[in-house]
Amino acid sequence: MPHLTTRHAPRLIYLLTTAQRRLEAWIERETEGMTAARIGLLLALPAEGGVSMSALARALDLGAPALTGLVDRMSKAGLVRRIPDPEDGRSSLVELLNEGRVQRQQALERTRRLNDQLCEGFSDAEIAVVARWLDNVRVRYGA
Amino acid sequence: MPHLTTRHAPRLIYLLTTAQRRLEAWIERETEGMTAARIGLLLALPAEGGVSMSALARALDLGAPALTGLVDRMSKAGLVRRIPDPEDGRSSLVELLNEGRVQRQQALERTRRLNDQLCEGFSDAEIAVVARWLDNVRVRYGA
DNA sequence: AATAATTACTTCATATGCGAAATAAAACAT
DNA sequence: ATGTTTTATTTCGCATATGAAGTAATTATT
Repeated sequence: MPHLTTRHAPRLIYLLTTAQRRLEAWIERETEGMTAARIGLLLALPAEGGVSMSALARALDLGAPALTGLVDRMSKAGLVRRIPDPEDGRSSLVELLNEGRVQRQQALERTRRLNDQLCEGFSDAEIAVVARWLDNVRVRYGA
Repeated sequence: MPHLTTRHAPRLIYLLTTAQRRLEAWIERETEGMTAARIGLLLALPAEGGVSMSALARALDLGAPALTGLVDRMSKAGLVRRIPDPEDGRSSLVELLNEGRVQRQQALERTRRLNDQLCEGFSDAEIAVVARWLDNVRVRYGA
């Protein structure tokens, strides 16, 4: 069996991919009807007022088409709605509906808990290394 | 703006998700026609001989439907083919075609380089922490 | 040997994401 | 003011993944 690694390095690509996929699937199994992407959008929205699609795409690190689809699905689910941007005719703003506000609150708590869980078994210094590594990948391989 | 973290912990869920997505997209931009998933399958196959779908699914940490689709697409692309398993009528084996062998060799080299790149700027001890954290997520949130 | 349970895949419906191209409104330049 | 360029968003085609349900072949049970 050929080695995929050099310098005794672990298979980071595999580990990164599978960790992400499993965590996302776990979130969706746990939450019954909610998904990681939807939670991301709920948490990126303020309780009151709207945010433009482009600002959301930037905040969530998504391309414009991905956001269009996500907002479409969440609108159909009654969590958010689009309103026209009074300042700019090209832009639309996304805002929470009541059901979205309820879900947002739950998501906020669950997300805090999950994030803490992800630190368990690791020192603050170790978590800082993990965060630095992930951010490095993000920046280095960003579009 | 509400805080999403406790104990000064970075937003690990966001970092994990975006790092994975950007790395995957980068691989696909770099390779012209190849994708991260296809590379994974190519590297999971031996130069000669077949491997069962279930063994591949295990090796790649994919569900059976995902593998079915991946092998379908790669068969259509002329990289691999299915052959019936002589030992078990339910099972089929996947094996490389010539074009797949060529691609596999390139993928092997590129993957080694990328994996090394992912270590740059981090000590071996730090990479070990990252690997342990990722594997921990994998195991803890596995199905 | 006949039935039941398990295992290996596939099919289907759905969510998520990307890149390329289309559309429409705003900003800029001449 | 008018033509050009940029920006905001959507649409389209495709790849990838999940879970649920279906099919076929093997194994286990009685």
